Amino acid sequence: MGVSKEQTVLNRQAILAAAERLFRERGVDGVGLVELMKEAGFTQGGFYNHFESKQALAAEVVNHALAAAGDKLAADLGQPLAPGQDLLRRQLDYYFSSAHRDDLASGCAIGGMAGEVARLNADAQLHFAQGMEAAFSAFGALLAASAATSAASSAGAPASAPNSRPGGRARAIALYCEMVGALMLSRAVGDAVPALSEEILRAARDSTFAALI
Amino acid sequence: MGVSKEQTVLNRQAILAAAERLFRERGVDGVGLVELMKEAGFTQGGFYNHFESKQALAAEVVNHALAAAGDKLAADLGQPLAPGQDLLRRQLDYYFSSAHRDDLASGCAIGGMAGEVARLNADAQLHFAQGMEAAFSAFGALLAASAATSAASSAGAPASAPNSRPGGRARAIALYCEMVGALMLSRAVGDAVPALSEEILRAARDSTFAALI
DNA sequence: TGTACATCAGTGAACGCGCGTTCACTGATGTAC
DNA sequence: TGTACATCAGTGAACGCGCGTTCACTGATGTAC
Repeated sequence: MGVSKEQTVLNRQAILAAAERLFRERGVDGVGLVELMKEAGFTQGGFYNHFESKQALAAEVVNHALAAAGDKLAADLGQPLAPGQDLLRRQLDYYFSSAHRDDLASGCAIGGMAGEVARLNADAQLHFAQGMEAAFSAFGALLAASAATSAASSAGAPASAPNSRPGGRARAIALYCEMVGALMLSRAVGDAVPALSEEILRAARDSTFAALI
Repeated sequence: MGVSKEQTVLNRQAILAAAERLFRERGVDGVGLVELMKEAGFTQGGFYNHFESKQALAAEVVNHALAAAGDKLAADLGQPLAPGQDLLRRQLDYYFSSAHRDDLASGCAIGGMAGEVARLNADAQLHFAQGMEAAFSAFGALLAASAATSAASSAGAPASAPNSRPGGRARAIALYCEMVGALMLSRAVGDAVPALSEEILRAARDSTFAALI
């Protein structure tokens, strides 16, 4: 058809975006390239002008999704907080919400892709690992900032209260595991047993908030 | 071929067992019925003598795997503990081990199937939910038993220490989320980034054990 | 600036293949008498 | 207990279909002069 270089880049991004949405909703094996390309606005033949194979696309989708999530969180962290706002608790409220559970296409990329990535190629796993590293750092920073705020507002409590938070990174990882597990278990039964799905989110949310005190 | 009724039942179980192994290793969409039946020791045509469809088999696999796991845990709980043994800590040690992470085919059925079940039919989700209910009960009982043991051995600490354990079920759910999340995230990068995979298991293990004190 | 032409993204038909499922057939099982 | 026959689990070829991938072709883009 003849397409400008700028348009080519945009078209590639459109394919990536459609793939991310469809792969997250139905799994990599659950979506064919004909449907995928149609969803992006093209016919199937053009796919191989942009990607070497479906596997390669899947790896790029993981890379793109996790990088985007990291950028977004970093931007949120960079913003000065309005007084009275608590970024950590706001993020957690969203994470454990049914809206997030039902938003397969664009919720947390780590929770949304953890089940798939174990079966994707090494490239995809590497991108996923890099995304996790970024998430653990950002989440650790969020925890530290929140702890500093709490400490400042409370009456000079000692920095290391008994039974309180261990090293930032390990703590961030453990909490993230709880968040991801709750998201995946609530999604596993979200359609058929909504009451249990909600209970899981609530229990994990309460436990996480209690751990912040 | 002509097959006795007893053998028919055994053959059906063989198909279920092969399906559970293969589905957990590669996903329902990642395994064809020809390979599946061959793995069970048969040719493809016989499949429909036992199951209505591949979807129906997947639902039965979920049912069978979770019921089996529940039975096993119940049996473990029923056994009187030898003195000095701590069933809870032993189970947790296994759960967060790399052996368990690498045993896709027969580890924790809830963690191993959570990613798939969200995309299976309502029947599968119902079975999965029932399995989770059983797991939460059993795990809650384990937590309670462990707490009683600890309390008995410590110097008459009050039953509800500040910041201590909330309601058994909610606590069991929250801890289970952390376990499942750690298992899935460690599996997601187990092949490509083993160091991170191990770190996730260690962080979640330490956090879980710390929460038991 | 205008013209000639190479590039290459997009099209859509076609490739072979493996998928889930169906079917006619086989023959030991297990029941009726 | 022995014989005749219906049942039905297992076989393996065949069905249509959608899959990932390839390919010859189109024509606007963008470069060379």
